[in-house]
Amino acid sequence: MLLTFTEENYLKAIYKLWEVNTTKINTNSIAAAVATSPASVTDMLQKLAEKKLVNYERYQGVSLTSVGIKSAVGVIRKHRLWEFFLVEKLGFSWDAVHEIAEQLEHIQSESLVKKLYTFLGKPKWDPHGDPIPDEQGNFHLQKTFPLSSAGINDKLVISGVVDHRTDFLQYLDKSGLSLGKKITVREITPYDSSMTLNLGGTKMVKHISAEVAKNILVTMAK
Amino acid sequence: MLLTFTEENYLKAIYKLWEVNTTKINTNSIAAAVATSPASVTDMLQKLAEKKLVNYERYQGVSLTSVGIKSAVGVIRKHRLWEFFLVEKLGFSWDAVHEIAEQLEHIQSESLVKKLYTFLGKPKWDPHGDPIPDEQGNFHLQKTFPLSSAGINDKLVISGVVDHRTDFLQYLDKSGLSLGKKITVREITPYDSSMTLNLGGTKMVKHISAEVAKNILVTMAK
DNA sequence: TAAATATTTTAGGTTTGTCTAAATTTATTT
DNA sequence: AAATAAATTTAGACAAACCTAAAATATTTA
Repeated sequence: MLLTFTEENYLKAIYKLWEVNTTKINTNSIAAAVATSPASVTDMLQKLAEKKLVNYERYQGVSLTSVGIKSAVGVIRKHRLWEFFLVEKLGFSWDAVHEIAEQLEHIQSESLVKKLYTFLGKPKWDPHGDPIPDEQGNFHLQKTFPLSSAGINDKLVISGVVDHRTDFLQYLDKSGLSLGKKITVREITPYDSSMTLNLGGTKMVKHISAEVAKNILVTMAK
Repeated sequence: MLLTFTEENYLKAIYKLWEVNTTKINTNSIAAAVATSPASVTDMLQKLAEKKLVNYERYQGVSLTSVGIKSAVGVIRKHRLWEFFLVEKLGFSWDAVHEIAEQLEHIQSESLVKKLYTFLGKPKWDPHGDPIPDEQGNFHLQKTFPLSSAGINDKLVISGVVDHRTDFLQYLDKSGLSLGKKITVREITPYDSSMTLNLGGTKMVKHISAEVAKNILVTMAK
């Protein structure tokens, strides 16, 4: 099915809201996500419902149909593939690519996505550590958790972020806490839950607040 | 200045019409080029004139202002850079890239174009032999002429095509007459102006009609 | 459970880019 | 130079995506 730029953005927004809270999605949260008025969201939901992309009942919230999910995942896949391209091939920094990928994700061409995927080496994660679905729309799973729930002496690999904002990404970069870096938890201060880390194999020590730890995703190092 | 997708397409169309015939451009030809009605073209010309992108006087045709030219060349530059990317990096054939580049040419990001240009090695010609303007919008010139105006025993290099349609490009491919190929004119049949060519250094002989020769662009081989 | 508040929808209107039909201007023919 | 034809513009309308203000429904609180 051929969708407009705007329809794709709505589906993507609904999908992402559903990802963090698997329930019916309400109008206001969609309005916030796509930066528009609740009235406009209602308009669009009725159109999407007519196209069988969402299940919609007035006043009762909305969920994606299987077709809607497929579309949303397709857009997310393209977004992350383009982000990977921008960082790995063109040399952008990871905090500079979101805006551009927001545009590129709407380019319509199956063959383009197919060839891009191969050209990039079928990557499984984008530069922010978010999973890139495969051709069938399946995400490659990995037990990921916030650094804030790690324990003392845990050996971890930074695998993603919760907060995607530029400020935060730049702060991480400056602190040497970029994607793929190995860290070890040295100390957890009980009263404010701040953490002391060892960076990689080095003896470099880093102190971070609980707030920051909540926004860093990690996996156990092998 | 921020332009819409549609505005950019109008500017590009006007530029291309002006390229082949350096006069004021009339409404009907623009309508044909952007596949819309003359009435819609008039509407748009009035809007573009208000934004100082074209010089427009009712019933008298239009021309681009210097700002309009800059925009149009910018779009053409992006189109050709993306075509180069699609063919050289992703492995598309030269007849499959136009539609995709029509979309990619409207992505708005100066830094993206800059990095793409570098990544591709600052190419001077796209896969169809059309020149890619540099950062300043200057085209790299080369004395190019239709194969139909070549003389007997001329040693030539295929440098472009006049007709960009898929059928024609595929015919050329099948005939071994792709971009960059060296050819020598062996015979010109007087009564129908068809030509017999030698392909490259080989003894391969190719016979082409006058119509085809008119649509192949060449430069003198060194 | 009734009142107050929050959420969602409807109603009516705007802008962009399109259309068709009618009117106007320019160009060509006789 | 008048008549005809072609090109162009105006007028009025439509769809997509948005808006604000008002009405309807749902949820929370007293």
